[in-house]
Amino acid sequence: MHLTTKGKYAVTAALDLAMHENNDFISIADLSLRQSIPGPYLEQLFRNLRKAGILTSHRGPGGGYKLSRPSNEIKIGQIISAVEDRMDATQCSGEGNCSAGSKCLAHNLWTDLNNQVQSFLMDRSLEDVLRDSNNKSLTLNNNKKLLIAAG
Amino acid sequence: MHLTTKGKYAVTAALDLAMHENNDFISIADLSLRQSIPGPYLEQLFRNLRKAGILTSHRGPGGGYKLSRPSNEIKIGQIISAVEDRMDATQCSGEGNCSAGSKCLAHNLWTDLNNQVQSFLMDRSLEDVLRDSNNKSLTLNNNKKLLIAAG
DNA sequence: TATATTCTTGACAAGATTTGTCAAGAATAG
DNA sequence: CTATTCTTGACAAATCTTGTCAAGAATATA
Repeated sequence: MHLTTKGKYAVTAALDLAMHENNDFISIADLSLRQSIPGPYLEQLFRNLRKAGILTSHRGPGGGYKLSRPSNEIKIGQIISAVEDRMDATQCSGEGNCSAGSKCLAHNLWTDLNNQVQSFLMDRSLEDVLRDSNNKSLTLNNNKKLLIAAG
Repeated sequence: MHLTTKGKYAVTAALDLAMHENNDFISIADLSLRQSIPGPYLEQLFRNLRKAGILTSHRGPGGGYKLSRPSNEIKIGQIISAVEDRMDATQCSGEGNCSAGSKCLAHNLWTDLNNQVQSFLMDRSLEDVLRDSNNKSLTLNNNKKLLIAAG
């Protein structure tokens, strides 16, 4: 199970796009600057997100990327599986041949962990995370939450 | 968040030790053979498990390793954190300075994921996993479970 | 005591993966 | 026509994982 900066960058970038959902297209240069992600690296990640149907792009001046669906219809798990190829926790890719052709002692454990993590990531949309981020980051010292609309 | 074969080997080896809890000491050679783990590599992992107080060792003929506590008192999470040093999912090691000194948009998301995974791993003892492994691996075709004591 | 066994420690190396870069090209707005 | 921006393929450095090795220390047993 490998969740690397690749997946984290992709999610952060997608969250940025979700924050500016009303804007038309956002360039990699802007995103790179705002989120401190190396531009050419982001380029590479966005290839996968576009192939997965999560982003729409447009070339030329004023071009860039935007979400291809509303932010509440895009799950964190979809973004991660578009860029990470080693999220599976089992040694055998779920095939059950992890110990001399049959299941190793821990096979069910890793399978259960997989399901747990997948559920976690598939239960959360970009909108969910953004709302949560806003609320918690604005929690005051006295522990009263200051609720403000995202944006 | 990196769960590598290092952690998986360590858990598998510990499960083997738990299965033979009544035996005195088990050598790396035996473990390596039974679980198909490279001996010298296992050596390296067992250093960490011993330092973490999970294993007890004894040198000389008939020597080897055994669990330092009953298998129901050793959690999977303890084993993994003894050998894996990059299980944290946040970019900032939880410090909250992941984006120009303050929390990145996804900070809470990764923190929540961390907690989820940690709970999962800390809720399960070696004994739990072994019991589960026995039950499920003996599930028959007709979906009736054949319950047999571990051993 | 001698010997075989087994852990202990430190260091090293090959391979894979991640992370990041670059350049040439294609599309498009103004 | 020109500047902008994505698109694609390839490449390279850094890091990490995985695995190996050798010399040494402890210990059971004969």
